[in-house]
Amino acid sequence: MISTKGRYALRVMIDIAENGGKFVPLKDIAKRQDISKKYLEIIVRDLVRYELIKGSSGKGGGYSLCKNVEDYSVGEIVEATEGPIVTVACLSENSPKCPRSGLCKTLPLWKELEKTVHGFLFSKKLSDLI
Amino acid sequence: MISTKGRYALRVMIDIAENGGKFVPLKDIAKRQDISKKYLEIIVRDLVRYELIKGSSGKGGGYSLCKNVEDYSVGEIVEATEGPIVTVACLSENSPKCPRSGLCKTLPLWKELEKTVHGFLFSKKLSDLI
DNA sequence: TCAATAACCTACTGTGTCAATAGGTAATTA
DNA sequence: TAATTACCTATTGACACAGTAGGTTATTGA
Repeated sequence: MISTKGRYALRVMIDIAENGGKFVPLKDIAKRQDISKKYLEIIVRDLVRYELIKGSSGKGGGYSLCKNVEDYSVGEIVEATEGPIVTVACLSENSPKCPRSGLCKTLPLWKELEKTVHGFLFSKKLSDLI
Repeated sequence: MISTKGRYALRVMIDIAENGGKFVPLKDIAKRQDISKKYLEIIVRDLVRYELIKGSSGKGGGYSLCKNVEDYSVGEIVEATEGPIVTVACLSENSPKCPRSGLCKTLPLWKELEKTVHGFLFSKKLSDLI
């Protein structure tokens, strides 16, 4: 399940993309998207950390993209804010390795599901949404 | 994200399918699958409610399947225990309808993701896992 | 130069779900 | 009739989600 963080992050990226090559202030994004500016700060911080956008302080500042819109996948935007997209806990990196993984009859199914979801989200580009 | 309920439910169904046409006691399933019997009771109750399995009390009792293994989809087993599989909250039935749904640029994407996941889970059959 | 603007930072909190556990009652059969 | 098994209600600790609160630092236009 994709949470608000990932969904809002995507809307922020679209908003920045659609509002010119200049720096876009978070205040404006928050107003247009009707999302609390305070909450967006958390999301935007993650996007900066992963170098998907860059910020500029002071008057005339704001956020702008680092790449062309066709070079962002939906998957990387979501993962920047939510962490790795995982469909079942036993396939998560930081979960203790399941002792039954060798004989588990359901594991291949979950791996295939994960592959399907990843394939979908990483093939979709930001440019597909504008 | 598929939780333990859905995953355990699938393992229970496989276990019943693999252990004959007779009633399979939950105690045995719990031991074989190495899952708390108490917790499995909750899961099994949901499977009974949705008529995926039926129970028989008393000595010689247990649970058995209601259909042929090829007639169970993974999706219906998961949904019986976890409720509807939803990838984003705004597509959920019991969430208040989003006022931006008309103009939201991300909604079609999430609908497509949902369709992809559903397509995968409902096309996979219990018989594919045995 | 200074005041306005905007990003950036740390901490906190209520709500809800997940993953179980606990302690029973009812039904069926050897 | 005693053992076995399903069936039922309630509770709980841990954790993540979604958001709030209150600041500090950096930059720029007047």
